[in-house]
Amino acid sequence: MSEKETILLVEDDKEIARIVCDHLRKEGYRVTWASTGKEGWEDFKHDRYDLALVDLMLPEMDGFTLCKTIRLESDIPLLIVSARHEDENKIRGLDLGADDYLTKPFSLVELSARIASHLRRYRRYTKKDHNGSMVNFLHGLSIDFSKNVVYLNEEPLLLTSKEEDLLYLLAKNPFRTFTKSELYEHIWQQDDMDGNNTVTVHIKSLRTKLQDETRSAKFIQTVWGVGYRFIGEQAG
Amino acid sequence: MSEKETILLVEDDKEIARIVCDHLRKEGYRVTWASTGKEGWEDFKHDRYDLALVDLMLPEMDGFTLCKTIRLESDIPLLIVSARHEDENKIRGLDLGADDYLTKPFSLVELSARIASHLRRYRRYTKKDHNGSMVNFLHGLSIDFSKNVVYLNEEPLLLTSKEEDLLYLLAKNPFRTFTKSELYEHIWQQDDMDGNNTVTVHIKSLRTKLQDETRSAKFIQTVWGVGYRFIGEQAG
DNA sequence: TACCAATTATTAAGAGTTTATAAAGAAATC
DNA sequence: GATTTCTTTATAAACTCTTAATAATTGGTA
Repeated sequence: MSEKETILLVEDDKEIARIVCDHLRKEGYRVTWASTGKEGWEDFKHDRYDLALVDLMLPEMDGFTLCKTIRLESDIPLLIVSARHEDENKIRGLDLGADDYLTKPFSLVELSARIASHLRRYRRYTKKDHNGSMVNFLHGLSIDFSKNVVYLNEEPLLLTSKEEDLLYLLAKNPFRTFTKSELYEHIWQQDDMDGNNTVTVHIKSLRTKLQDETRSAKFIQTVWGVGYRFIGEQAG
Repeated sequence: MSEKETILLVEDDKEIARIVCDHLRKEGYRVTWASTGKEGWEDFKHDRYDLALVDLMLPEMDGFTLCKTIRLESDIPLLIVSARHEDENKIRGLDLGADDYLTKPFSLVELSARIASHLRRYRRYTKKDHNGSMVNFLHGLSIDFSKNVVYLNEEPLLLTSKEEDLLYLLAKNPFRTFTKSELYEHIWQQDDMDGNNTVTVHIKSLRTKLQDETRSAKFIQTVWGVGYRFIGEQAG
């Protein structure tokens, strides 16, 4: 592993953030620090991370929401930090998709150990799918999520950023139906899409590029009265 | 998830083993208990497990060796139990391939929470539940009840919500005859369907999509004067 | 066998709603 | 400033479900 592994630290307490950052960098990781949930999400979308360390108490977007949001798009190890030990089991039960749980104060040695062991496991799992990060779907659609390239019948497809956002979110959660509001909220990061049909229009142009006929959807199915979902059979 | 998840418990202390076994079984897991490392390894080779819970201090084959041995052949979550808290970080550093570490005494609530979260992640990685819920019927009909997809000859079938409701209700109770009133009451949530033939029409359109001829029904049979039933032989 | 009444199948049309589409205007990017 | 991308708007099309009218089938009976 020549490339440094990267960690996203989301923590609003500057003092703690500085200490943790310094420590992890000394251990050889590349660390990005975000002080709010929103900032964390921006960072996450902007770069590729191997692990995220998220404080539960965050301004702007709370840790719960951030965890679930990250988990929609990624399988990286997600470590939650909280101030109260009593919450541990409750939070474990919430299915935020978190992989581990730390309570403040935690020792840096313990933090390192846990991070290392999660990264070890993550490598173990991800090494498995050998063909890199290219995922082949049916009907000639392939997506390389890490390189950000979409192929249709071996030909690279040029998508705009919103089209890409939509396709990735849907394709990373095959068969899951998203309401238009969910799509809007996740991708546009705004609360209410009261009545606008922006999502519909982008779905339309995405479908056009995918040559996906509305009447007999190969990829993006309309779930009437609800929303859309990706038919995600994986080709051999 | 119809099938129970299975846990291999390797623990030499009978008393502890009994308590843990009972608890986990109450939680709905299938549990196999092995009292020595060697026995644990035999069990492991003999059956398929979703998770292993291994005590470090074991006769015959120690926990270290067992963990590394299991890890050579499998990626299932591996939880180590040890008597001494001080060893935790040391053991994490050893790269036994363990996924978590518990020190005695541990609470059953904590144990459950950790096991559940490891199994969740394991499912996430292996995407095991991806074809786990698919039921194959005859004549090329398959239904994935959890993901809500119906396939006819490998092709996904687009059903409306009422069609889906009907098919699911019938298919989940193969060979049971439902009167039209029963169907109406169950799906439309209304008491009397006095004379309307709504159900009939929806059955008709469902049959059309299933290419199910009335005269020689492959799937939905008319029981004259009574109602309908699903012919539900399951294909291999 | 032929006929009858009851039951089910089929087809078509209409209401109400949701989604698709196209095109123009606004914003962002180059 | 030109081009691409995004959003808004208006309209068309599609969808689901229901109702209704007619056709076909069934089981029994003469």
